[in-house]
Amino acid sequence: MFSKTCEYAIKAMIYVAQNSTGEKRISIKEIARETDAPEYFVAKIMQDLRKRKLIHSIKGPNGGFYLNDHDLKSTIADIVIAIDGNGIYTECVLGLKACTEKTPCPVHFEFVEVKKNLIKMLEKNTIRDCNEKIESGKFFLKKE
Amino acid sequence: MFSKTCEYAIKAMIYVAQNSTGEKRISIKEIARETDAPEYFVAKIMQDLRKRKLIHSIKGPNGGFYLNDHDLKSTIADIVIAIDGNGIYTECVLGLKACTEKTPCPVHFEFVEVKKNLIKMLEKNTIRDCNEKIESGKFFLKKE
DNA sequence: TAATTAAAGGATAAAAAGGTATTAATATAT
DNA sequence: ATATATTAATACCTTTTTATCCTTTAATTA
Repeated sequence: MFSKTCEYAIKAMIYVAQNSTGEKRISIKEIARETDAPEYFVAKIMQDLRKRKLIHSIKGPNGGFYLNDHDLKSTIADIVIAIDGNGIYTECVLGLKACTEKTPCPVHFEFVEVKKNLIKMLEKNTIRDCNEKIESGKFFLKKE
Repeated sequence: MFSKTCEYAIKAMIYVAQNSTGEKRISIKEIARETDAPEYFVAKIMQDLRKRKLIHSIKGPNGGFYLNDHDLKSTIADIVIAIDGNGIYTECVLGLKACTEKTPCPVHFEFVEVKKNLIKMLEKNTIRDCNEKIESGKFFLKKE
């Protein structure tokens, strides 16, 4: 569904949100370890997220990544778009450029429904929401 | 959503179904041209589909690909599984192996609903269905 | 049976995604 | 000021996906 890069990004965002309370910031090492992702690869992804202003960081001792209040309002859709692009919004399942409401592919309308639900879910869930769910103890970000 | 290979495979299956009426079989060249896919790549994909018994072929002059009555009953899900595997059925959006009903990730239940709809659509639509839709003149497999 | 046609199969190459290592820059504590 | 911890930036490597080419095999037909 999403790229590996995108999966790592979402998990990293949620993990940081959950653990960087107050003054505490989260290191790449910790993110990688706790989200079960390759360290150096995560480092690269975090830079990307930072450039796109989805997350913030501070260098040096006690540095690391954190989310400010605004960042916590990012939705999963925001992350997916930042990493994988907006294909979910625009592309036909069969990859047909000419597939539209007027000239639909055989599965166009059914697929539009599926995508609508998917997008709704992606846009509804903010990082803060995920955070709260995990804090409730009923949801997890477990690796294995 | 699906791999390029898978998109080509679905388009090829539908195109052959639609055009190999009676004794007529469809060549790789024609499939590639009409579905806007790279010829030699399509050739590989067709071999794959054939090995998995989703399509049939005959060599030599007037040879090519065709679908028998049974083949026409293949669903889009069958093609997706043959080419991309059954990840749609089994994998968590965040790639978490431990994500289950008992230990769900923050978006598990919402995503299960989305996947259920997607799978329903994939399993409902047979190649014959797609074929009939296109013949009705209201649906298309247009390239551009 | 020779010539022709079309798929099958194997080998390779180009591009994209995924992953690693190294060095530079920066902030903090002492 | 200096040592140190930590991200930033960059360059490189590996694997997977996508795409191409060439040779072989099978079927048809003249």
